[in-house]
Formats: sequence, C-alpha cells, structure tokens
Amino acid sequence: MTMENNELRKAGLKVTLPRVKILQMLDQADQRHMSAEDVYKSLMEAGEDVGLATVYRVLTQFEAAGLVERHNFDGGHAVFELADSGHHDHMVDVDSGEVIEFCDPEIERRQREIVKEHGFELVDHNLVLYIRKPKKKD
Amino acid sequence: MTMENNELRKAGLKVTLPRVKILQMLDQADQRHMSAEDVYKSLMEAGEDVGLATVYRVLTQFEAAGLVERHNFDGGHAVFELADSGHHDHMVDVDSGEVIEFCDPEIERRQREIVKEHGFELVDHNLVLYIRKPKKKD
DNA sequence: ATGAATGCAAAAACTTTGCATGACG
DNA sequence: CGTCATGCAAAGTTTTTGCATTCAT
Repeated sequence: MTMENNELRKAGLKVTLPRVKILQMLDQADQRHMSAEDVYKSLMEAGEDVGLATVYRVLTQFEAAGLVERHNFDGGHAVFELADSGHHDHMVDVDSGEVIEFCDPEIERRQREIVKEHGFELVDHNLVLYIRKPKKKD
Repeated sequence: MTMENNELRKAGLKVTLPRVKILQMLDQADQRHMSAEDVYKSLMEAGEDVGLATVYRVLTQFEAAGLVERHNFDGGHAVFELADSGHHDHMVDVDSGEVIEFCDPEIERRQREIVKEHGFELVDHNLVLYIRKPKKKD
C-alpha cells in the first residue's frame, strides 16, 4: 500500500485513481504551489485523464481534510500546496517570481497577541513579503 | 475646485464624472473596504449612472496611480480601500466579514530583519489575520 | 477638434454544479 | 451491489475587452 493511499484513508476519503494521482502530482511537481489549472495540465501531460472539475472538487476536499492549503495570492486564482511540512509564510521575489518559505516565531507570537488584545481568536493568517535583490542603482 | 478633482489631477488622470463619483463614494461610504460590485451598487442607489466595467477600469487606474489599494482577501473578489491613511494591515472576522485595521511596529521591524537576513530588501508586504469571536462551545 | 473615457454587451478567466455513467469497498 | 466519485457540459462569478459614442481639454 502506497503512502498516498494511507494519507487518503486517514483523511476519510475513498481511495480513487484521480485522488491518488492529484496527491502524487502535488508531491512530485517541481513547483510547490500549484493552481487547479496547473495540476490539471500536469496530469494531462503525464497522460492521466482527469477532468478539470474533478481536480477542483478533489483539491477542495483535500483542503477540508487538511491535506493541502489553499492560498489566495495576488492574481485572481487560488494556489494549493501540500500541508506536509509545518506552517510557514512566504516571500515572493517580485523580479524572478521565486517563492521562499519561512516561519518566524516572533511574528507568529505577536500575531496571536494582537488578536487577543482585540478580543478575538486567531483562525488563520496570511503573510506574504514581496522582496527584491538589492541593487546599487535603481 | 473640489478635493477629488485635485487628487485626480495630481494622479495624472483626466477629471471625469465617473472618476469623481467613484472617488467620493470610496471616501464617504460607511465601509472602508469595498468591492467593485459594492461601489457599483452604491452608485446606482445614489442615482449615479456608471457602468460596472467603468468601475473596474477606474479602480484599476486608481490602484496604478496609488490612490487606492487592492486587497485579495479570501472569498474570490478583490476589495479596494482609499490610500489616504498610512500603511496598515488587516484582521478579517471570518464570521461577520468585518475588517479591522492595525499596524504593529514589532511585526513590521521583524519583517525587514527577516528579509535582510535572506539578502533581500522588502518591497511590500501583505498580512491578513483571519479571526473570530471566541465561543465557549464550538 | 482630438484624443481619451464611457457604456454596453460580449468574452474571458476561474470555479461550481447537475446529471448520467462508472468505480470503490 | 449500493453508494459515492467522476466526467462532461452547462451555468455561475468575477473581471476584462471591443467598439461605437460621448466627454474633457
């Protein structure tokens, strides 16, 4: 029994071919953050015949099951990433598009403090730092 | 000459009725964060006949001119806010949709530190805390 | 007057849904 | 085998675009 099957069972999801293939794709693809369209096209290129609607449905189920995280970066379309490693935030190089992951305990702690000071509890958060390599002249 | 006209001129935008009305609406509306649809409906209710396409176009121009900021909170549609006050981040109540603005110097400072440690400079950032009123039982 | 801005409608981009068929347990 | 998942196509949302007309300078 494969790794993916176990993940799906643990999540309470029936082990179907599309689900396994999508999970594998998220795990193996070069890019860690993929849109539904990205996943769909990658599957097609790999010769896997999965409908785009199924990709959307499965990704949504994966999100509900905690297997993936959905991010709403700038640009109108959602991207998904495997929730295998722990929590982290993102830096995006505005020139190259490169994405760097990081996690800073100080910021995380301060976020919870701020929310608490306002009488709320923190459900989730989204932090993206847009960065660039320093240039001598701009 | 009104305040709005000056803003538009400074931004290098021709002073047209739709632009003035949209800018006024963003300034006067009860909600500080409005979607294009919000702005459009408010204008209609106010008896101002502006096309939805124009609202989108004008808001995009305003963003390019630095008059407004566009935010991609969760939920598929962008919201815009007047860029009149200084920088701040946002808390969004996931139950009510209420938006609270805040600015925390400690987080701001730490962001710059982290970026610097990675050999980059900070161009911009986007922080949204998704929050909820605590409940005794969930 | 002349070039830019607008309104409308059509289209594009992204995502969800209905329903008949097919696959998992 | 019964039920849930899938595929396809159609519809829903949000946003953009083409084009004739109107408006600002």
